[in-house]
Formats: sequence, structure tokens, C-alpha cells
Amino acid sequence: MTYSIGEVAERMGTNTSTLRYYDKKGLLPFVDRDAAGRREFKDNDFNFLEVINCLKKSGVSIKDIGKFINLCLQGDDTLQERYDYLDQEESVLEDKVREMQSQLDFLRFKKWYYKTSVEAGTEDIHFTPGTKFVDPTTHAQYQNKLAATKNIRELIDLDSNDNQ
Amino acid sequence: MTYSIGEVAERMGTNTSTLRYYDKKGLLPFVDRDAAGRREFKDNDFNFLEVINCLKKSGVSIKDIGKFINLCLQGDDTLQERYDYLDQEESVLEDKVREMQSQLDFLRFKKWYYKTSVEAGTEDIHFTPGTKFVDPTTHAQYQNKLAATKNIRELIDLDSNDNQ
DNA sequence: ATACGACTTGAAGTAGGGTTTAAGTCAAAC
DNA sequence: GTTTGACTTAAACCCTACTTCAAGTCGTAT
Repeated sequence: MTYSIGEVAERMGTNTSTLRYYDKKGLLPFVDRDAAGRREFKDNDFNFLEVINCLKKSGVSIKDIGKFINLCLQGDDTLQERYDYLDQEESVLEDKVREMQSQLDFLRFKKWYYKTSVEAGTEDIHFTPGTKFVDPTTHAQYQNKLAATKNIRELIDLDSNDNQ
Repeated sequence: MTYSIGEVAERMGTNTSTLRYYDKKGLLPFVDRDAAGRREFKDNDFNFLEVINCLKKSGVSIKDIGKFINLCLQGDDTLQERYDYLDQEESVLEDKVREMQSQLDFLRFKKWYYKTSVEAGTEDIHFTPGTKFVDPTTHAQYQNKLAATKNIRELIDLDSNDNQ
């Protein structure tokens, strides 16, 4: 069974020009052509496409994805190298997840800050009296509430219920 | 206490041209100038810079960060709007984290795939005999091993120890 | 008083990741 | 047999987020 670029694009949730662009950038060296020069994707090519998708969503550049795909086509000699690459990529992704989680913490602090401000009708409740500086105790208050709560969703949601 | 653009750049781990670029794009409308026209950052401005940093790391575009900052300068009338924006941004970030975690799952499966291939000396162990198609049972094998293990690190690490 | 370093601006340049356009080929439907 | 729709290419274009450059202005140290 073979598939046209249009069928593949639809199945992968992308469009044909993006796939052609990837091909030009060396991400699809495994794709065959028919007599008329049209791309002919095989079932197994979806395994590659899945890997490309994963690396792309993990933030790997087109160039580096190309390098990995080309390692794949070099056979069993590059198995260890491919493992090592994915191992390193796993660490990179884990770091990104941790980073995002700490941005989430900050976002949730700010949500709490605005929620309490909305309730008070003014942001001033968080300022050190007489200045336009956010009171350092503000963040401490939040940390205390947070420590006393299983998760932040609960904190935000319980607060909402308090007001109803 | 005020700070020059150079001091701020160093403290924020960026450089002066990036800060000027942000200013030009409307991200720093709160920054004052001295008599000679030089930017003069105040202590409180670091609160804004922290927010900019958080949104940037969360993947928010320069343009949208600018909108948020400008809401901040419009006073208490926009508190609810700011809360709603961060609430939505929290969901977006949570989705991203979930997405990354599923990419991590896939990456770990592929690590297992390569690890077992390296041990066997060939990728062929995962192919349906007589074809160059990855055997659909490969992923099932991995899922079974995974189900029998507390976490994937353990799976990967136990496998490594088997070989020593 | 002059040199140095840090600042200012506008404008141009770069990199990454596509998207669009123009001109053409081909197979199947009418 | 011609029209339609899906494909082909190279080249141009676009957007985001910087980065670099050129020319000029300050304040301070020598």
C-alpha cells in the first residue's frame, strides 16, 4: 500500500507544502517516487513520520531531525549513536518540563495575586504601604497557602467557593 | 535605587539589545528616562521583567506580552481581565506540559527499542519476519515490560544491569 | 581637553520555519 | 480530446525574534 503526499498530509494533520519543505530539508530521504516523479509514501514511512513529529514537538530543529533520520538509514552500525541521541534528548525534554512547571508555579502565584486583588477591588492590598512596590510578604502569603493545600487548583477553587 | 540597561540585562541574564528590542515592541512602557534620555529602571520594574520572562518562557509572543503589560498599566479596572488572561495561559501551559510528557513517553519507547536492538546487534529483532516493517508487537512488548515496572527509568536501568 | 565606556537611535541583517506563487506534468472523468 | 484536480519544482515571500551596524551623545577618569 502506498500513499500520496496529500493523503499523508491529511493523516499527519499537516499540509503538502510543509511535507515538501521537510523533504527539501532532508527529513524524508526514505520517500520513493513513482514513474512520474510523484512521492509515494509506504506504510513503514509513517514510523519515520512519527519520529519526526515527536522530535519536532520536543523542540528539535529541522536540521537535527534530519541528522537523526539519516542515522536511521545507515543501518545497525548507528544503533548505539541513535540510542545516545534519544537519551540526551530525553534529558533536554525533562528539563523543559521542569522549566515549564516552574513557570506554571509563577503563573499560579500571579493568578492568586489577581484573584485576591479582584476580590479587594484593588491591587493596592499587595503593596507595601506608601510605595508602588509589591509587598514581599505577598509571595510569602501565597507560599503558606500553597504549603497548606494539596495542590494549587484546590487553593484557587476553594477560594472561589468562599465567595459564593 | 535605579539601574541602567546594562545592569538590568546582566541581572536578567540577557543583553542590552534584546531589552531595547523589547522596549521598541512596547514591552517596557514603564521604564523611565533620565535627563540625557537613558533608560532608568526602578526596583519595581523587575516585577514586570519577571512577568515578561515567565510569559516568554511559556511561549507567549512578544505582541501578546505587550498587551498584558499594557493591561497592567491601566489600573484596577483590568484586574479581572488580567486574571482571566493568566487563567487561560495556565491551561495552555498545562496542555503543553501534557503534550511534552506524551512525547517523553514516545522517546522512552524508542530508547527501549534501540536499547534492545543494540543488545541484539540489529534492529531486525523488531521487524515482522521477511519484511522491513516494524513489528506491531514491539510496542506491545514494551507496554508489558512497562506495566510490570514502577517507572521507565527502572526499566531502562534494570535492563542495563542485566548486561553487566 | 580628550579618550573611554556605556548609553542613544534607526535601519539593515540573520536564522528558523514555514507559505505562497508561477509554471508545468499527469491520470482520470466527462 | 479537453478539463479537472493532484501532483511537481524553484523562487519569492512572510513572520518572529533577535542581532548587528553606523552614527551620535553623555559622564567620568586621566
